[in-house]
Amino acid sequence: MKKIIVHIDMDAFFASVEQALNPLLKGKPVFVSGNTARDSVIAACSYEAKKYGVKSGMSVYEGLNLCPNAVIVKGNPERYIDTSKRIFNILQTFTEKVELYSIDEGFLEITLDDDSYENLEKLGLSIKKAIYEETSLTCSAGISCNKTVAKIASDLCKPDGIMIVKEEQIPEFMENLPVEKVPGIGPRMAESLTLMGIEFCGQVRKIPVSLFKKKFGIKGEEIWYLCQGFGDTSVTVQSPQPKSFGHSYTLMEDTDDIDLLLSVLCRLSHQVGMRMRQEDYCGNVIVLTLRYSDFTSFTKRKTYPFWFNDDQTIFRNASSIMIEECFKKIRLIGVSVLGIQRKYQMSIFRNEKREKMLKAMDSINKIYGRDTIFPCLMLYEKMKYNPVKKTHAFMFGELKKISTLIPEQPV
DNA sequence: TCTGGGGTCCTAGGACCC
DNA sequence: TCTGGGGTCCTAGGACCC
Repeated sequence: MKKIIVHIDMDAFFASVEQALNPLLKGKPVFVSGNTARDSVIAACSYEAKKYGVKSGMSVYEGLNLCPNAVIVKGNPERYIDTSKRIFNILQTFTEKVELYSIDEGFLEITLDDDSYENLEKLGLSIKKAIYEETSLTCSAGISCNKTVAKIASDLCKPDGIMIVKEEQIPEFMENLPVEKVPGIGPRMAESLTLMGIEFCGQVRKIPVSLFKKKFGIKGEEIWYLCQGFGDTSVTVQSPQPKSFGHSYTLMEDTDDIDLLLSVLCRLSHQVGMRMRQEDYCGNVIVLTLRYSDFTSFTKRKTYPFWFNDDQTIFRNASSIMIEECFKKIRLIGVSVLGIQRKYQMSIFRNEKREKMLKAMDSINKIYGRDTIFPCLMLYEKMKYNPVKKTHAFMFGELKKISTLIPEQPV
């Protein structure tokens, strides 16, 4: 019996879903842009676009310079989540041990009697076939004895490929592998390694691990082993407890309009609170992130002696931090809650009236759709960018004097 | 018309306690 | 008066991943 790890990685996932749904997009370079105010970044692009050197994460502007005839499609997150669920259901027909690594990636742990190359290939092809039959989407499969090598392998055989690296082949496989192909080595680390004259994983082996540890700390030791093709062999079936809940937003344009900034912060706090309540978590740390027009960023965090998951506590405390830091035009606002615990395990900050109100609000939004009812401070943003839409609001205070609502005393 | 949004993990410095 | 050191928690920032 031999335990093997299969890494399945969907090919250009968001773009492929769009192409599968819309025949007019097939065979064309497609950019899927985020669902954001400034549609400025490519969240995913089709292989036809990749040929021109376009990559996800690139600005649309840069992408269009490389590939002027690309079709830009606005992302449909619900559609991708739904497709992802269907894919993972298929994976679960092959083994109970499936780790959902991201929306378009997963690890499978499978134990086989016969781990011959032919048998592994047969397994990989049957997974690929099952996914294609259900979704019309292609994926790449990397098969090895640990997650790191399986993941590198699936990346190398993209798109629509299959690559098997048996345990005894790992040293040879890693020898001439560029270091930046190793998950965990990002642009910064790759640059540091280049400065040391290291381009390939094989070169790392010749350097004592102690030197790596001295130079880069724990991370250095870790990447030394990763470059030898060592890696995690355990597939985690249960998704771990979240460590944080956060939302951020890049504004339509940089602004110092405090009413707008507060309105956006209120919306973000509302989104964070709603998700925490939905999943039954609370937290006791608030982190506010601001990015200014010059792209410098700033984060400030505060720990509280009580736990919470209500919009108002998040908003009031985050806004009291924000007001002190609004001295130049702001590009992005973000708010996160950390110190996450299961709600029932904590003595949560209690305010019966507020709890009832939130419960009612969450139920209404669940039944009648998102944002049927929301804190009235959010109206300012909504009215500014979508003045026609009819809205209902509940009152945190008076709408017309938003900036005077900032807490005299944070809760 | 440069540079999204959701996360996790690590580090280094400071406060504070014993 | 000055001075040690270990442990823990908090904070800000950065690297990395998808």
